[in-house]
Amino acid sequence: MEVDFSMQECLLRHGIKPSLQRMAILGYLSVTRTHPTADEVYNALHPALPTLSLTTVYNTLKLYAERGVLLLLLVDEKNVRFDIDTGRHAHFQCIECKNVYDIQIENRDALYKKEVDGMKITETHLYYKGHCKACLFNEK
Amino acid sequence: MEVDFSMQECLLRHGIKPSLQRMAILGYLSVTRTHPTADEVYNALHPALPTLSLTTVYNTLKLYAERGVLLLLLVDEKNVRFDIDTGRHAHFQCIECKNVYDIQIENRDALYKKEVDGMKITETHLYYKGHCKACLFNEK
DNA sequence: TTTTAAATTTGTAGTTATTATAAAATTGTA
DNA sequence: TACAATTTTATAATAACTACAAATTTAAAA
Repeated sequence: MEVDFSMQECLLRHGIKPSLQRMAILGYLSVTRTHPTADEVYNALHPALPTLSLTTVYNTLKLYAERGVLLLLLVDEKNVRFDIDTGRHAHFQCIECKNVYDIQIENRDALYKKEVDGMKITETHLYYKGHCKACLFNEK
Repeated sequence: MEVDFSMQECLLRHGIKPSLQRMAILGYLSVTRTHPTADEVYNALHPALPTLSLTTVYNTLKLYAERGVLLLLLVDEKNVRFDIDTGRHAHFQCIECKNVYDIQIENRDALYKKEVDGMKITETHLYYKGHCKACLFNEK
């Protein structure tokens, strides 16, 4: 079986022991750029990894968020979603199909500040909501 | 008993019949600028309005959001919060005390776009997270 | 290798925020 | 007053997530 050393190293760099389950979850997030929910991660991996439990998925995603391996997205009012791309970018969620898309930010430095009004900023989230291309097209 | 006509008119303008409960909820949101959760609204009004039900609070807040009377805030991963100020501004949530503060946005027009990548934008949310003044002070 | 300890995973059972539903109460109107 | 429409309410259900403790796996020591 092949092992992706870059993923292993990614976890080790964040102080996380790379178990089978953790690698599988990271692997899924790396190839899937749909900003999945915990449930979606579980459903995607469960067939190939039948022993995997939903609890492990939640625990692992929480651990990854704490260690900075990924970002929590709060754009969806129903579920937390996860983004393995920790670079500075925004998100758009279609209010019809619920899909989440990456959006580039024009002047990042103006947006990603260190502090405001004496408060120390550790996270910046920019979300847009509306109607995606596909849904706009289908309505016509 | 006094009646605040401006609040009545606000609801009528949004096509909402101003019932006792609806006025009470709107009144609370108008004076309370803490971006409360549905539960907080209920707990605040329940003593003075013992017949009020949590369901009504949820229904009313949902109605207000649909009609544009208020905005949903997704900054708190646990609950949806509500903001009666529909003007264009950002929010900061302290990850320690969980309080939510209003933040002014510098160049609004650059942020609040009509569309991106062919997608039609109807809402823009800018959230910051970190440590508020009070919590920073207490740590020292 | 065997033993032991530590870490991880798992299933189950909770908790909590929110929604669905239908009966009861209220309001507006003929 | 009678009737219909709307609103509110209580209850029950749902769904996302967490707590917990047992079982398993991994790592380290003997």
